[in-house]
Amino acid sequence: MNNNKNMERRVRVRFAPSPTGALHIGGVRTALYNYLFARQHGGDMLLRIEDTDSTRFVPGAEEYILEALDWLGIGIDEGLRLKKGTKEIEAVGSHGPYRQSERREIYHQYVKQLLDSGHAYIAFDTPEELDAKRAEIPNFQYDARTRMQMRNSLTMSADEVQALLDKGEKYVVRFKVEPDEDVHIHDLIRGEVVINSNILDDKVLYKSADDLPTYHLANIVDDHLMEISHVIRGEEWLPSAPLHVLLYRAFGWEDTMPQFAHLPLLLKPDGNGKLSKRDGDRLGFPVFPLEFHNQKDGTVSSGYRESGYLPEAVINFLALLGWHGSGDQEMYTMDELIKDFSLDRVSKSGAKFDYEKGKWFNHQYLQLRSNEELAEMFMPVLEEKLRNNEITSLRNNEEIAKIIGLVKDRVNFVPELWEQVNFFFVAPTEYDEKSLKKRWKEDSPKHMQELLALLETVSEEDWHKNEEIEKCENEKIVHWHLDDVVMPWIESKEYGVGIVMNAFRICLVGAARGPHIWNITDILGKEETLRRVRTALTRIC
RNA sequence: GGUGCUAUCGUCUAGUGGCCUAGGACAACGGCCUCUCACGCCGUAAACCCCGGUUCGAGUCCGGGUAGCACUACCA
Repeated sequence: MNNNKNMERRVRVRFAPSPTGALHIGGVRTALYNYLFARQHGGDMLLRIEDTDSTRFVPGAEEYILEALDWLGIGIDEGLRLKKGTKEIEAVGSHGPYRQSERREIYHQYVKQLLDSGHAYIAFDTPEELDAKRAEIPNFQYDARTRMQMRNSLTMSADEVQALLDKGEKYVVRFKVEPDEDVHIHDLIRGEVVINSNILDDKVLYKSADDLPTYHLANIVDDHLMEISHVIRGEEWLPSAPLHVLLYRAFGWEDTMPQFAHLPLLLKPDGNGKLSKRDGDRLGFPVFPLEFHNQKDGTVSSGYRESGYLPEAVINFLALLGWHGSGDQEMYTMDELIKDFSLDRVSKSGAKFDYEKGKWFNHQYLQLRSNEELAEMFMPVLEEKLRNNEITSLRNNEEIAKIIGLVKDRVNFVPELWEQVNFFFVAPTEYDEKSLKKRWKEDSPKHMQELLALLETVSEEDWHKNEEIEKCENEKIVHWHLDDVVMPWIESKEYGVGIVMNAFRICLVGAARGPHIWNITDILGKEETLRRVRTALTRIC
């Protein structure tokens, strides 16, 4: 009926969080899908703050939300956003203000319109009275069947109502839902959904206590005024969608009503139910994009950014939780997502949060970053770790990048790099028992003595000498001069390469792990290498 | 309780009536590579919730069960 109209409309979507704390990862995904949809259609992505519950406001939450989206590269075209390269909030666009708490005057007008047209009424029932009713009547619902038993402008005379208003009595405005009407919603993901208006209650649209509307009213008024074409939000909103349709109708805006798409929920990795902050704490992974210090309750929540996640990994991971591309592709850049995204490829069922796959994505994207970039990211971790250690050698950025290049393929996160590289910075003070048991043989001290003598003879220049050889197609292998020194000796003595090299490795690393041995000696240098062997000789056995 | 949504390997999912002896990815397991630990590569195992119906033919359509989830506030 109004499909043609909607087709021609400019695509305008919004992400409309409420500033009640850190932005949940599910909310991030909703924002992402909105963003992808807007970009793909050359439309606008708006950000509006839904702060109509003055009691739940948390200071800093708004800044947090904007910073999180900024970190992830989810750009905002209109509404509230961070000024480029700063943490300063700016409002852009001609449909403002974009905070609902700043739109009071606007809502007054529309509340009045509904009141005047008979679609809404004033109710004076106190919370206590409502509780009493709920206790009295099982499954009490404020609706066509019960509203005539309540204290409202439908049951009182105009004079009575006016008198209470004049007295400053607290009141709310309720939407008058007509009973027994089938409301049809065409959901872009789920298709036709029909809900009977009997199950809807007379929702509160406005409360005089804080002179603010509730979500439902503000949402419809704002989406209309801001010319939103598509509402893409979580599945938890599906049950109230018919109420929203009824509101559009009551206002006479049905022709330009946005199209709805209700996204599947993000579920706990184990068991059932919505993913919550508790699950993250319990299972040891973040549920929020950035670390958040809640000023209201003093809690600190961990974030993906602080845990070492790369934003592109978080985006890729989230995109695939509830959506699947047209092919078998798993790795997507933001641009590729924009190209391939489609609401009809969004799944209908909830997605369990698969944290393991998130790690894998981060591993993949970590490999794509340059050693220099990783070195820079790793620096703070390194400084922190070295603070409490006796420093054997401080190294420059170039060298750190080189070290990282040797080990990056074995980590998922930047902070994990430390476990892989610590021995480059700090000489081993103890030797891993398991490694010793397996790799340190009776003859090892003798082998190490001989090796020491042999390595003494190598010049400082030859120590670092190596050349790249083409092994086969595209596969290069590095050949080290030290190999030519050590291998003939092992062979001539018939010692066994594994026995000697592993013992050597334990001396340098403290355990049977790490990159290729000549890479280690190269970075450690002759002097330090020999020192570590001597130290090991005095400490082991 | 009521209403709605959903239902393919352990997990994310492909599948829009014959291309399905059900495909990919993560995780698991095994092997290869190797001086070690990893990475990587190769391989193995692993699923259509149940019952009816429609049809020559159903994972795919319909009905009924069952289960899970969401909603059911002067929260969003």
